[in-house]
Amino acid sequence: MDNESKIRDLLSVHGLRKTPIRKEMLDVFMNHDFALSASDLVHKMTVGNDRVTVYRALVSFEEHGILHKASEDKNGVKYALSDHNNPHEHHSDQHIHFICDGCHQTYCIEGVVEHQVKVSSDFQVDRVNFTLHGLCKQCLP
Amino acid sequence: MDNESKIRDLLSVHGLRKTPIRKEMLDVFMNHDFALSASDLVHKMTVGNDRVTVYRALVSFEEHGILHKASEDKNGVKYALSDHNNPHEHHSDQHIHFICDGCHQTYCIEGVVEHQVKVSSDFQVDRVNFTLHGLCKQCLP
DNA sequence: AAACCAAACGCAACAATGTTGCGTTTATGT
DNA sequence: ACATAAACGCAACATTGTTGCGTTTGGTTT
Ligand SMILES: [Mn+2]
Ligand SMILES: [Mn+2]
Ligand SMILES: [Zn+2]
Ligand SMILES: [Zn+2]
Repeated sequence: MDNESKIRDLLSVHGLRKTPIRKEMLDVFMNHDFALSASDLVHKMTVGNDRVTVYRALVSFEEHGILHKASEDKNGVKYALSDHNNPHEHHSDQHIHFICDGCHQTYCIEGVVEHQVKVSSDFQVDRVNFTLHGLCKQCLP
Repeated sequence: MDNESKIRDLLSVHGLRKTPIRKEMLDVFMNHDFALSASDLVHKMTVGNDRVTVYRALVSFEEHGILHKASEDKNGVKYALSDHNNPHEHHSDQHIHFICDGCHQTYCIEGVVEHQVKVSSDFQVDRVNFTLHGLCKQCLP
């Protein structure tokens, strides 16, 4: 199934309208294997001309589980397609986020990070967030 | 040794001037056991009235290793005193950052997170960033 | 095909964080 | 006391993100 059909299906399944902007947003996501920010999208898109529309679509896509936040720092949030919608298949149910020190892209990658936490009982640890850092294939020497 | 003396020493050691603003900034940090943002500081301080001065002092303190970034998200960066300067002694050489889901404060805590990373060889992992999430002592039921 | 309507869009305005330039003040060594 | 670089204060700006509101439009109903 080609991307256009996938996109139409995806929007249909979630009861979202197939507008030019939202279709192109998903198309951009499907044509990149790393996470994108709102401004990344705005710059890559040909239709639409309003940041606000993109922000609101991102929120909607995240609420519907189409996208997820892949990384977040003071420079903003980057989103990526959620597991089942990602043609790159770099996803598994528990997937990992890798931020390249070279190209500064955020990748959703397969793999596992086993960890054992030992901290003071003054803190009840409910979950552990981690991000891997290093160099991606393109940036390796 | 009281905080005032510590602060004077700290600034002296790093060749920084003992100005009212910078002394009060360090005083505020020493009187809190969680990380603070630039705007946290501005609101807690009695001297000085310019965000820019605080931002520049934070950068300077970080460059000199007096402070370190304890957490960072889309709402901004929070700083904490670095290991040897922290009167709360929650620090060890490898310390951990805990973000409370209740009070949303970031704590530098002692402890370790042992981990084994297994990912595709397309990515060279140089370091793993961890953040623990849960409830702090004050927020526990 | 026309009508309907909520979803989506576009625009203006705003808030928060952070940065830069530049002139002024002040802490500190001489 | 003087000199000077560090630090400060102010204005201006950039970026990310949000809210309100009127308009357009995709999808449905008639
Ligand atoms: Mn991901
Ligand atoms: Mn810390
Ligand atoms: Zn890279
Ligand atoms: Zn708490």
